[in-house]
Amino acid sequence: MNIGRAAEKTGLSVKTIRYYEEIGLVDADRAENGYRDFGDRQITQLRMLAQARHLGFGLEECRELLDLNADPDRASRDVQALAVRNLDAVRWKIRQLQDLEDELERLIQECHGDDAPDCAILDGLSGSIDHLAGRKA
Amino acid sequence: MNIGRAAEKTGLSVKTIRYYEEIGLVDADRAENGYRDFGDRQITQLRMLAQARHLGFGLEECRELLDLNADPDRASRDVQALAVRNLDAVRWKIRQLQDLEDELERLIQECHGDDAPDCAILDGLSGSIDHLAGRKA
DNA sequence: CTTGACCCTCCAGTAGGTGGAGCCTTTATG
DNA sequence: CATAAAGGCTCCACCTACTGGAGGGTCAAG
Repeated sequence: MNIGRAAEKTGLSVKTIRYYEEIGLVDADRAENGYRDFGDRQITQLRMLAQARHLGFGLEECRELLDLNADPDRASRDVQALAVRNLDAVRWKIRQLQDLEDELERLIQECHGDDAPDCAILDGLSGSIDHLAGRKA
Repeated sequence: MNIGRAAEKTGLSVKTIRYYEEIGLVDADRAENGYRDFGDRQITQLRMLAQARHLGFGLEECRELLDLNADPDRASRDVQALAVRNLDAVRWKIRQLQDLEDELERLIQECHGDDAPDCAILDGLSGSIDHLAGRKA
């Protein structure tokens, strides 16, 4: 199966698949004309990559997942641990973003949003950075 | 004020400040020895950059914010609109991450997490990509 | 036999910085 | 006064995870 078909089957772009091969995440055979040739095993790997990326796993974590998948002696515990690590990271990002959300909402509400130049948002932004620097100033 | 002191005062790193100057977000005077010299105006700009970045604004949005801040004839409406755009982006990211969270939680729960190799997570990852490709396969 | 769809490699660029090499200047200490 | 540490400077490379494009080869259809 050549790369275009592999892209269709996995939802990845042609460029992305070539990139994954370049960094050694998948291996591809080559046809006589130099075209990449993907078999069922590789298609499965690419599918896993697409899904894992979709779930927020980094490429190195994807590599670990592929390794675990290829290892018949794996313990599902190890896979689970990897997923939990990722879940923790996702939750942490969510909390961070929710903090931003709250602060932005507050500033937006305080700003009149009219023709006048006075603006609580700009005031807030140019203010102190106590919460960052531990009120040194 | 030289760059190290400016970094202390703004919470940005020395490297970051140099980078912001390089891309034209702030301007810095130069002392005779070639050292950058930051005045009160620049410190305020750097503070705004630190705060705005902290709130999730991209660098180009930060540039717009600085421009608005420098313009005495600005309308606070415009600043608010910029902030609302950013808030929308933040909310969208949160929703995306919450979807990931749900899916990860589900997979993690389905995985036994023991010594055996059978793993619902790996099964899930190597499965179809119907939700991505619109169930073509 | 040509056209268009694929495929190839290699180079550059994205955001938002970080790290390091190699060098110069300032400041503190003996 | 000498020296060493601390800080400054520029320039280059690297990070993630790709994406876009140039310039060229290959394949299937009409």
